[in-house]
Amino acid sequence: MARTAGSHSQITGPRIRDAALRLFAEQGYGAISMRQLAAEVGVQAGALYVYSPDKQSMLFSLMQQHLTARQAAWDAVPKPAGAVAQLEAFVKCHIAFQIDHALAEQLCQLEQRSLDPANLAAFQALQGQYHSGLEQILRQGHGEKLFTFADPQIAALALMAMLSGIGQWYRPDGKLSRDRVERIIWNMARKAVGA
Amino acid sequence: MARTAGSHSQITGPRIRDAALRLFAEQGYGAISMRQLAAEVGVQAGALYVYSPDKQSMLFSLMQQHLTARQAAWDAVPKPAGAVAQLEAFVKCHIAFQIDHALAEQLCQLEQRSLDPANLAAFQALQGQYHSGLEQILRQGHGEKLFTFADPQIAALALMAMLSGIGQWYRPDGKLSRDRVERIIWNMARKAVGA
DNA sequence: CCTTGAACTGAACGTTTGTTCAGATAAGAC
DNA sequence: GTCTTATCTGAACAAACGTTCAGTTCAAGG
Repeated sequence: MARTAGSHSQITGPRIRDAALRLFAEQGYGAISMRQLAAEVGVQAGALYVYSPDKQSMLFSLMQQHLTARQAAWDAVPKPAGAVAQLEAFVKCHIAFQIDHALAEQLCQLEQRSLDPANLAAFQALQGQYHSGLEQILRQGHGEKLFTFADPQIAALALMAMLSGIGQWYRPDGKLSRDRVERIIWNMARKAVGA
Repeated sequence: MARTAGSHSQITGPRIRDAALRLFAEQGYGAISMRQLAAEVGVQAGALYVYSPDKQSMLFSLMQQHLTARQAAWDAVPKPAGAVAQLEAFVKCHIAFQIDHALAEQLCQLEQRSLDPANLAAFQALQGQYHSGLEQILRQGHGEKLFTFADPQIAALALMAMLSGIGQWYRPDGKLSRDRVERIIWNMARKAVGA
């Protein structure tokens, strides 16, 4: 046997990506073997190397693509006037993306340490760019006395932790809608920064 | 060669625990082999099995001991009157413990998925106990109209995320003292719940 | 219909994995 | 000084790991 019936790179490729994202996020990069991943797709381990040079590249590609898409999503949001409105836009944008791409977010949170040094540096650059977007808003509002926290940097870190923690407990099949979570958390975040 | 000079279970045992905690927390359970762990302690891999029946038991023991100690630390705190004061006590107790046992906290956050089903259940029971301590306080304050959030359960989850996120960015050799972090974060937490 | 190249198999590679164990050595009791 | 027991070594085990590759089969363009 060799090439299977109906096989096509435009089908198999995304299927591998999806399976890798799910398995890596749920069980961990180190806990998933290439053979397990291949079996999930219904293919032999060797076939994975048609689509990716190695396992590490697969992980990094998934993480990089997610951070890039997240940044693009935020960049595409029209920025309202005023730090408070901008913070609201950021929080809601982040929550929406967090919920819609829960697996990728979890992957980015849990598997940083599985990245090669070079890949980790690239990852952190992207993460830093996104993070400084939030910090910028907080710094501006802090200068205008709209917020009451002591340190914009700490506030940004604390806020990000609260927002990114959502993926740990939110379940789409639960009793809370996405909109409701957005409103509840935004309310807490707004009060936390004193606005 | 066999038993080495000066060898003693009261020395080797803790050294293995310390090394396992550090390596598992920093690199991940799956990424650390028994040989690497043994080398860190300066011993052969076989010697590890004098102190632990297997690798999984080592992980669970570390996590269980940490959660138990954390619960004991909170139980030992004298509970002040009033939900707000109790929340302050909880937040500060948690932050202190989080900072003083950063590696173990990180382990408990990142390696839940490396636990066997049976061990995971035991872990979640301990975690749930601690968590419901916080939820209880929030529920009480919510009943007394001291807090303004919509849902005590969501508030508890959001708060815990903010608190546990500290370990991701706090560095003891940084410019922030433990006390200052406690005060800054408590201030944000207090405002977040509307108190 | 034939040809070409993309897609995939199946077996193999050298390492590394967690774990076991007989044997060797030091520590501590008497 | 002798004996016992706790402590650790060093080698071995089967299984699993990531990765490679020659060969086989399907899809599609001419």
